[in-house]
Amino acid sequence: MSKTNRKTPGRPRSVKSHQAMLKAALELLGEVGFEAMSIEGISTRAGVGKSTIYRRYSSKEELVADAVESIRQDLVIPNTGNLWDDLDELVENAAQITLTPLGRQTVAMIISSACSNSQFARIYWTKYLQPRREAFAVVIERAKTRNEIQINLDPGLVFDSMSAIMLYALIFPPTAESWTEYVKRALHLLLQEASISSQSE
Amino acid sequence: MSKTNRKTPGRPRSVKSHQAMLKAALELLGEVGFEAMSIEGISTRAGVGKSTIYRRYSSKEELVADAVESIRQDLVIPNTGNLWDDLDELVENAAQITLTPLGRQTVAMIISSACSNSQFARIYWTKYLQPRREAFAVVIERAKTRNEIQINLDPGLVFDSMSAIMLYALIFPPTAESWTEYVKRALHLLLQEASISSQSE
DNA sequence: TTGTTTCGATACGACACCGTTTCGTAATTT
DNA sequence: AAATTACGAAACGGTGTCGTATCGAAACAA
Repeated sequence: MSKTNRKTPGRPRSVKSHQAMLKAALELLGEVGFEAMSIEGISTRAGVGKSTIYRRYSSKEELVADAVESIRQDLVIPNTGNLWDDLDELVENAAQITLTPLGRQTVAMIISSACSNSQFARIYWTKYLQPRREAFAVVIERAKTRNEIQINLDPGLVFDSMSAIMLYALIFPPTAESWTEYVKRALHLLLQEASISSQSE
Repeated sequence: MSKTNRKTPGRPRSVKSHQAMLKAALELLGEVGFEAMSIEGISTRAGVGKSTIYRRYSSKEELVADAVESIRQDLVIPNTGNLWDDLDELVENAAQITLTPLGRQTVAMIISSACSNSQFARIYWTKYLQPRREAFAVVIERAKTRNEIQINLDPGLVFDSMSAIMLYALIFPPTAESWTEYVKRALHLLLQEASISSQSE
């Protein structure tokens, strides 16, 4: 589309510079947060000219939105044959993504801008949460066909509750146990009675 | 201690100015967020000299921490005689506090600084969440004595889950229903099977 | 009254970042 | 080769905030 197509006459835009600025933006987002980061800082760290950034993006919001959007996680739908093992995998996977400075700052940025500017929240929702919400629904449906949980359970609400407790534990880390342990315990609370025959615990 | 005690020779520090700067700080926190607000802006809005602020606080963090700490909410423990009515009251009360620009920005500030500087998170926890967590425990205990729910239910975990879904719904507002409706629905999911004899719905 | 401290106001130099522009060079098409 | 576009670097004027210092007035204790 851009490399092969012979539409543009002059020098093509550097893919390397583009990646460098996205990378620098994500790094700085994780280190200092959205408000504190500057175009100049991104430019310096990326080793690209400030004008090169301004040629592509007209604002910090645009750049950061694109940077956040650029990190696409490979989404895997666990299928161990057992609901709780599936959930364990999902929690572990979420922990790896969320329990990072970048994850924290991304969430902070979303919340901070949630009232005035919802573009970050929308991107996070559509690019990250939405696919996982659907993957979660698949896991729940499989558990239903295996007769592990009640069929009237709303997968969306359960997913939201699970995401919520993950976020909460990210902000207020549990002291007596690990993040994943805490999240799993909350998940048990959510599903313990919804499970048809509790096989353990 | 400060007014009555005849320790200080000179002019006493103005209580009025102090309250004014705290008020202005909270207003600006809600309007523009922590990073974007400045000492100069607080000084101007409060109608106090910049030096008056610097005489009391050596950084924006100190000032805002004190300001956030200064807002004490009158906490009421509902006691309607029915668990779900008690919970309704709690949710409504939380909605009034949380669904404000100040509430959002406070949370955003906490998350943003959670990794490097946890003082905001600690203040929010001890001043806001902790008392409500204990009040919630009282409500749950009463419900247990009324034989409304299982006695082995962990009130703390339920409260955390409830707070979590409130926070989540604050960031990603439900589209099909209101914030409070959504939160209550999640609360039902949490407790529906833990209730001993579901009296309705 | 005298001494001390705080008050609001204002000015200060310093610094960081803004968004734009210019420059000479590099890359690619025609 | 010529035309065109992008590159990194640097400089531009402008803005906003920083933290400090100074000022005369005000408030209080002794």
